[in-house]
Amino acid sequence: MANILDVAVHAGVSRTTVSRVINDNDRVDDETRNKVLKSMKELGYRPSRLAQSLRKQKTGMIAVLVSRVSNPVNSILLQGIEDEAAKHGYNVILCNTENDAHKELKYLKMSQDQQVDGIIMTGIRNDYELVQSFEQYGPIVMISQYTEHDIFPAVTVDNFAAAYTATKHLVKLGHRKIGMVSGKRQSMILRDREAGFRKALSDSNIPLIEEWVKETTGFTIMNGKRYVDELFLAEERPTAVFAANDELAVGVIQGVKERGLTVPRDMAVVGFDGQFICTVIEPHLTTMAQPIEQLGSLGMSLLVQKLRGEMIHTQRIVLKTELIIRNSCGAKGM
Amino acid sequence: MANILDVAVHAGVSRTTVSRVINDNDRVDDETRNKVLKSMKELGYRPSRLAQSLRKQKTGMIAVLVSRVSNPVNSILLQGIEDEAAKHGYNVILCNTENDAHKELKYLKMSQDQQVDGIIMTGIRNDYELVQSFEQYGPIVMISQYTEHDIFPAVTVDNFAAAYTATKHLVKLGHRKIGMVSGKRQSMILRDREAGFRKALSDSNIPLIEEWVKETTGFTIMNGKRYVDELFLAEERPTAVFAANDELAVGVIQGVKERGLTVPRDMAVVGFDGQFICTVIEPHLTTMAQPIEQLGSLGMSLLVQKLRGEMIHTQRIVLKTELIIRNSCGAKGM
DNA sequence: ATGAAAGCGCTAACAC
DNA sequence: GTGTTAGCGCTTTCAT
Repeated sequence: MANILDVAVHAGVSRTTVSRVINDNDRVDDETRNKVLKSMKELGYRPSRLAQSLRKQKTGMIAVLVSRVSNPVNSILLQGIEDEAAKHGYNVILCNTENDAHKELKYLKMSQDQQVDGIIMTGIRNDYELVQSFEQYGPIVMISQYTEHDIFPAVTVDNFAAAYTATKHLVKLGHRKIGMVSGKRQSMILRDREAGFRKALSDSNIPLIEEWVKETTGFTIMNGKRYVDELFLAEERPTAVFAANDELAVGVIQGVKERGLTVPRDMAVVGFDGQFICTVIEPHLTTMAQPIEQLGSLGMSLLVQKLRGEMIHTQRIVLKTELIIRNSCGAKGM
Repeated sequence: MANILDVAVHAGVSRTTVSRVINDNDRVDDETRNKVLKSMKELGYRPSRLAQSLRKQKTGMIAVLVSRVSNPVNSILLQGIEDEAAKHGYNVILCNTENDAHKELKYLKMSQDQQVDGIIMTGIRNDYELVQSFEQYGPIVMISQYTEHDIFPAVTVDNFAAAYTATKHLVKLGHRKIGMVSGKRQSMILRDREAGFRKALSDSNIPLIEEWVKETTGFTIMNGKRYVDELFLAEERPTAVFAANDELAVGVIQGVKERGLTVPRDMAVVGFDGQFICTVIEPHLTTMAQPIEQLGSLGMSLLVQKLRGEMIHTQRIVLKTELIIRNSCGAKGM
């Protein structure tokens, strides 16, 4: 591969001039420029981004940490992120943390070693004290999740309000025995969703039965089913369930159906996220939809702003959620 | 940030020695090594991968080109790829080509500029002549897809045989009016699937009705529904459909159900891929499952081999598919 | 408008 | 076993 010196010699100018042509922010005589351009073309020259990066101390790389890409929500988030990154000339390094604190740290250090220009995190598994120093690894923006005291700028939805509304929907339909199935409680947004759920019940003077409120190991259909299994161990069951995510909701529906019962008649279910799975399950899932791809693209553009050194006035950008009413609660159009 | 010279000075040795400690493949006196290690720790030194890359002409980066990450199959592929990459110390750059020839080329050039160590492609949109010179951008391995004349080593399944088996399954159930809905025909594996489908019919002396064999713009539920719409325009319809992918199959099922008809009674459906969506749709989808995550990890390890300069004896690694019989064909256990 | 020279941070010959 | 030196390919003062 031809390098900048080859081009310079070929065009009969100095490397500096060639560099000026490449970066074209400096004044170069039109004639010289054309000469250089011609040489570059003839030699098939392409500047080494490695060398540029080393010199400029900018790589044009963004590390994106997700639990697993294969998680549907994460993959959509990533879609939004990569699209937006490409628009600004950034490349995305994919990092699967597997929700593991060590891997999270490993990728953070890699980001520093690699001198990525920025880091996007979609969750955090390390402890608060450690997290406070995370920006030593690079400028960070959070998407979907956020931290206590808003250590990093974040793009999220109002999970409390969304959960509140979703739960209220069940209340309005007349339910007074309502349960909730969630993922790992340690994440801020799941705490918010649970808090919203609890507030909606107390505001409605509905007693909260702790046995009906369960944490699970994660957002899977299987965990939704298991929740139903546990529910059926007891004498009394809720007539409605708020699931903290669509997959859990699907699991609940399947669990109920497997017992020969009917959704929503025997059990109403409302989900969270609004992915495509909602209209595959029967009955179609009523859900609190969040604009996932937009969370990704907006988060990325927030990071771009930050990298440009523009003041970030917003510590948190909150996007709108929307309750999409389908058939899993028995309330078409209400 | 401390650099290698800082460490050298601090430890009272030369940069070379520090470098030797970092890469520890060279003999260094134990005492010296400890001195250096101590200095590194005290200064919080981490070697710049940028500088290392420039010097070694190796970046430890792999570019992965997919149409869109948000496509479920792609995201699982990527999961397998990134996992395996991490095991070998490689990082993955995510590239969404949107099935666009220009973007494909853009990312390929970026790969070259960035001096990635290798490239994984999961599809190709450019013309054969151009593709032949693609390795100028870096060492390439293909996953899932492959090219004519096997230009690049590839990890795939036998799509012809798989489609043949899937179709034969419908035949064995007594169907003689069978249609097929596919994605873009330009891809090799879709051609194979269609060829397998056609062969299965002709081997069974079943007439092929061209009106029932349709190409669509891509693997979406909507396109599956549209296929059913077209089917219902005609007097006569197939009693069974082979869908080239699970999403299309789900669309077909939904389309049939929306007309008040029943799957599998009025229309049997078999899919392809074997993702989780199969057990969400009602009835559960009989499908030709391929080991998607394994395709990814195996493809990545093939690339690693290639980068190590090991002879690649296999031009194509073919993984097993498996027909998973559920309820969309009315043949539990047959 | 152009060039000379220094240097980003590291590794690899080669010498001792 | 350790150090000297050159150089990976580029950008950026500072001159002219």
